[in-house]
Amino acid sequence: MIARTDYAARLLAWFDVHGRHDLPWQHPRTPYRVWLSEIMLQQTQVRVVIPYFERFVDALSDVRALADAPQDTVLALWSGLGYYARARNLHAAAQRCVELHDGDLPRDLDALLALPGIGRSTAGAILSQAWGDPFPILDGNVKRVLARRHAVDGWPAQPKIEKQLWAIAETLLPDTRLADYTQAQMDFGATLCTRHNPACLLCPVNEDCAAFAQGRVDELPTPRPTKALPEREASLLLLEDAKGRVLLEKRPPTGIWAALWSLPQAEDDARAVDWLRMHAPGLIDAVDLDTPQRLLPVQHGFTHFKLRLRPLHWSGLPARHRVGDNDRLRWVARDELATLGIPAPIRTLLLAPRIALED
DNA sequence: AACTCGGGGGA
DNA sequence: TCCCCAGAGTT
Repeated sequence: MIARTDYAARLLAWFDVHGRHDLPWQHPRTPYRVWLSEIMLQQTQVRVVIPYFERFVDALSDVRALADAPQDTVLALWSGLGYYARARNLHAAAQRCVELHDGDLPRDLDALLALPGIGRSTAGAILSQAWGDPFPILDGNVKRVLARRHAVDGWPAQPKIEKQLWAIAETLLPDTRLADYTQAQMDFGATLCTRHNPACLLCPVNEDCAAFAQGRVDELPTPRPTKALPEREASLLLLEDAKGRVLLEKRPPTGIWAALWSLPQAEDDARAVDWLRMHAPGLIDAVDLDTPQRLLPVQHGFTHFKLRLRPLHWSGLPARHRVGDNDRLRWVARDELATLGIPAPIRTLLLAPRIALED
């Protein structure tokens, strides 16, 4: 068995040559930028994150700017990344940093864990990368690398397995170059010890890998147990006035697409018309309620179910008419869409609506 | 321990 | 298509 420091040393030597040294959050590598990148990178790949990261730090360049920003601005900058609770937690955490930590991120594990959106792995990534403190991480890359290196059977998200992997990660932690070590593990997992077709023959630590020795690299880590996804349906109301403005509704603060702006939604077409009668009695004379343009359904997949949205399009509504009587409903011009947090499939629908073919 | 939260990209 | 990806919060 290769010694602990030898493992880190080999990984770091590999990192110096083959690692990624030009990621935007590495220059400069401030706590705020490291934190923001780590939150964005939860469940999201580097290639996708980079343009969002650059746009975000350009608009909100430090903790105080983030704390002072309206929630709609933060969600607009996040729009398209998904997992919007990350953005809401990030925003709330920034405000707490202003209240409790003088506008800085705390250099303390428990204080970081107390902030919304920061768990053990993200806290470890922040402490090691921003300050070089000796804390391990356990993201998807590290789980895969360690499950192979130690031939750990079982789905890594399973609590029992995850506990084993944390223990292994602790034992491998080096004494120096903690920031580089953290980055090295992620680069190693992302580019060499990949899920499919890992480059084992080029691997700097292959002689110490149990899965490699046993010829089980392809079957580790154990994949997530599969199960069929349920399917849900709903109708969308796409109301458009003569000037091309569309009516958006702010979604409730919890659940799917929480606090984002979307189209009014109903269980089915009949209830969609009911909604229209309820919220816009004055429109009954202005439009033919029963003959909206039927648009191509929007198919969207979530982790736990599939959603099929059938949009009904009423256009040319009187511009003077005002639907609704609270700030959850809002007529929005096309060029205002970029300033709001809008779910990706809804944004696509608004920018490129497609008429349903006759069936 | 099980469930809840999006979206994109690769095989 | 299916699966995965720099996870965390809630129940």
